[in-house]
Amino acid sequence: MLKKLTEDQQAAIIEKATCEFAEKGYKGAGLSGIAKSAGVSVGVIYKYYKDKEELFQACVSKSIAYLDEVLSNAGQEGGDLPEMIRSLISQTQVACREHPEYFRMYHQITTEDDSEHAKHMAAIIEAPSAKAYKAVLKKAHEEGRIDGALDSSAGALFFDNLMMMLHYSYSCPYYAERMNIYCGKKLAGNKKRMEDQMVRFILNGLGYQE
Amino acid sequence: MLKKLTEDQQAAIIEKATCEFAEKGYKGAGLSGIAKSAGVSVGVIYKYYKDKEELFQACVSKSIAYLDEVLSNAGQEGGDLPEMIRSLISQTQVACREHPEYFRMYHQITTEDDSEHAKHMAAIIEAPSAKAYKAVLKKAHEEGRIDGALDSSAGALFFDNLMMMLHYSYSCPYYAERMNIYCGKKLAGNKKRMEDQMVRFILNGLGYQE
Amino acid sequence: MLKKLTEDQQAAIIEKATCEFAEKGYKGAGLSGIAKSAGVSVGVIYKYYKDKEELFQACVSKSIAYLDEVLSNAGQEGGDLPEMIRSLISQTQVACREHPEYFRMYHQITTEDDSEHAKHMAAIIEAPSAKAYKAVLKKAHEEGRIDGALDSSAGALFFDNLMMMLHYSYSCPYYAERMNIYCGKKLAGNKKRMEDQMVRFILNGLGYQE
Amino acid sequence: MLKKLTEDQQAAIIEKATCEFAEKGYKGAGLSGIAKSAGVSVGVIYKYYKDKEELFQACVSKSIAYLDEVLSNAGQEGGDLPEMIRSLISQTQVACREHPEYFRMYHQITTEDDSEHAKHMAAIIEAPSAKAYKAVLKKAHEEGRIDGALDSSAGALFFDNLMMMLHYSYSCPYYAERMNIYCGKKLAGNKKRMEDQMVRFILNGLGYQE
DNA sequence: GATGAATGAGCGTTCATTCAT
DNA sequence: AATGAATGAACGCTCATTCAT
Repeated sequence: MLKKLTEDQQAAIIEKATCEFAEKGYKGAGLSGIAKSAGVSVGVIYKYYKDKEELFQACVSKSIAYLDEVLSNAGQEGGDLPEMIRSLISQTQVACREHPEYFRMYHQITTEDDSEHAKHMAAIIEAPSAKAYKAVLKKAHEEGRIDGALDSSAGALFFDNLMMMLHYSYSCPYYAERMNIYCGKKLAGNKKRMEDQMVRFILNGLGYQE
Repeated sequence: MLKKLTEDQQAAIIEKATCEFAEKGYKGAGLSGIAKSAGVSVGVIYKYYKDKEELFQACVSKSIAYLDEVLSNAGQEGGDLPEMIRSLISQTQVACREHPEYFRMYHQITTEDDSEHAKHMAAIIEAPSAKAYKAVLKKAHEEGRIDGALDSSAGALFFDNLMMMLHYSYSCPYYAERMNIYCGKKLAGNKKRMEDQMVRFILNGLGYQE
Repeated sequence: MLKKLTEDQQAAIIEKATCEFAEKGYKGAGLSGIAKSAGVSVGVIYKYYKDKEELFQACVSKSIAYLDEVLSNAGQEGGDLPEMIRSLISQTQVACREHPEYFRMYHQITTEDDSEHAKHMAAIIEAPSAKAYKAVLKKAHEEGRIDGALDSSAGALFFDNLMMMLHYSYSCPYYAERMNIYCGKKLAGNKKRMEDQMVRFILNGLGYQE
Repeated sequence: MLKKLTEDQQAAIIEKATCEFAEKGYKGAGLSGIAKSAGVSVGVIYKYYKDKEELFQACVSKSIAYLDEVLSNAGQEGGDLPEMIRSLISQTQVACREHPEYFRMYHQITTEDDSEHAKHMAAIIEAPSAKAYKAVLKKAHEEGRIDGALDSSAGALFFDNLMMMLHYSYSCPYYAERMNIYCGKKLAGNKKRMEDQMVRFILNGLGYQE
């Protein structure tokens, strides 16, 4: 079995496609542009992916796998809730720098208008972290470490909301500027301080007690 | 037929275009569909707007004006911080139900990939509420009512982040499903309880003291 | 209602499309080629016809209408069977000269491989003449004017077979040459003599008695 | 010719290609499908045939050879004209059932639009049977057994026309349906009766006298 | 000015052909 | 010499934009 498309080229297809989807959305992305920037012919993409949709799904899967890895790395470091949150935030910052396109693509996905498709995507993308966050918070809840009046699933949602906005702030131009507007370049650009602030806000929000 | 477009017709263009853009995204929206549902010809749209992009921007401006109005109404009701937050949240929920298209438009804007353009949009859209929120929090900060270790501008950002995610959850299919995944339909569908939970989380987060 | 496409241009679309389908078959025909040779843009064809298939059907309908007219003109001239046959043959010769593309397209249709579609086309194209021929022959049969041992529907089929081959011989290059090979250019080119020969063969074949 | 492909494989290419061309037409047939069903690679086909067109021509030649064989077998059985005709028809029916693809290939050739090429093909394909039929009829003519007013070459053409339509009716879906439309499924499906009817029509047509 | 039919570049996709292995 | 993955021109079709009316 011979292969003229090297693994690098195959990876380039996904990478460049992800960037294109992230930049222009699903409809706006063009196969010929993707092929060109990946340095391959249009036709060969169809050897690896049935159609545009399947290529898109492959990009999504790749990015989800990456995010899952980042999240599980952060989760496995053990420690108490504050440490876990701190770890999630700092790893997120790294991930956003390494692969901003993943988060931009993710943001594009959330603009999906087809309700059924949107549900499907949400289930794939959100369910794993929802489950993890809810479990952690439920435990802390039962241990009486967080505000008893706060539903742990709502708490998980608010926590994820803040995480998600952080992702966007580090990957999407609009949200990056928004962070600048709110915090000024000095604070916004100081990742360590932003991390501290966010950890504090979240722990406060959950009513966390050591 | 030689007559000028009435103001109603002009408004209809923006209104219908906003719905189309919100529903199908920038690329997915079609000028002929917009013209048809607005009851005008395709050609006349080009008399008022240079191209699709400019029409989109006009819709964006209209949406932003609406959102500003909602927010400033909510803000002007006076009262202390908890009341203001509660008011903002509940007004937002009403607005999201009445005009989800405006919030979806806002969401569309944030996908802008061109950095300069994104900055420009962010400056226009975010600055007013950033200023307002920061002022309120700064005052509370100075009065010692909120966590002294929390930068008031970061606090304003986190607060706005949570607000924004709430908007999305009530207007975009993806985020609606996401809220279901996190909280279950029962809690997610109970707006009053979600409001309570969010107010609590935010006040906690800010370390608010009466 | 304004029209930039004149009736001539609309007719040109059908005419050139018919030629293209006749020349290259359904699959081989290209919309851009048709548009170009008709002097219109590709897009406008889709204003008049939903898709390639519908354009093709319009071409078929046009040619069937023409053939029906030719056949009914020939049929209405009255007279006995020999006269009718003679009339059909000579009118066919004229029709083949005026619109060879109709017959070539018709020949292309018969290569259709999709069984259901082929049935559909056959029903549309063949049924009218089948009915007419069978009626005439049945009457002649009942009057004892044609060979009693010959089923009138089989007789109609054989008659139509010969007619169809005559159409092809006057419109398709292959069949034209075939006629030359069989009869020589002198006889093949002498339409009057070919007509005489064919009338004689058919009347003989049916066992016609005055 | 140096070759690694076995003769079986080479034959398979032609056989499978013929089926594909017959089934889907020239444009519709796909090289990769042919290669796959013949159990060879796409590339090797281009070692034996310059391009798709040349492969098609090779299939045509093979088909023609088969048809010639069938016809000459039928012709060589000797006997008088009625027997010869009956033999040709019944052998044709068998051949059409066994290898409808050959007849469909023949039908495909006749759609050739390029005049010079069409002439060339007609000369190759039609000349032998034309010569044979004309010779037989000329003899019968001279013996006074057939209608003196009928030119024997025209008679041969009409005879071949009827034969050809019979081939089509037994191998091409369109013509099969056409026969049903004319004769009904009962008669059309009864090969023996159709044979009788056709023999009768032809002998009548030629004015044959024993 | 308002109209909407016409335009044509560009889309996703296919497949005859090539060529590195 | 055989392979089959890669190529890229060409397809049917769409839709933002133009312009004759």
